[in-house]
Amino acid sequence: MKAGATFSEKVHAAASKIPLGKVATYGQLAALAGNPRAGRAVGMLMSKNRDANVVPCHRVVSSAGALTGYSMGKGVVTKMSKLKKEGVVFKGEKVDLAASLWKGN
DNA sequence: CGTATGACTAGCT
DNA sequence: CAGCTAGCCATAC
Repeated sequence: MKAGATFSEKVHAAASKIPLGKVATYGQLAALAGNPRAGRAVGMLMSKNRDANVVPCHRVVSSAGALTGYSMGKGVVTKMSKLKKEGVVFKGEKVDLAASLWKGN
């Protein structure tokens, strides 16, 4: 990890680390970035879409596995579609964290 | 530099 | 079980 890397840099690195067919929560990424309480900041970075084509931000969901936000396509619809396509297990409108939560790190 | 905002989370009612 | 409030954080304006 690069010292002096800004929060967004760390978040991008962690998000890029998420394997296919798996998802991570905002809080988890925030924790990997060094701040377990910065879940809001993580989501904000994604909303700004600075990494839309650099990081698989669609693999990031809320702590409950619910698909939140997504500033591209049809929003959560497109997000869910991509995740399903990648092999993520869905439970209704939410992700089955018990089966698809990334335990990386 | 100070204020406002948002794709969060946990706790309480 | 569902809805609302309060707390925390980094970025944008």
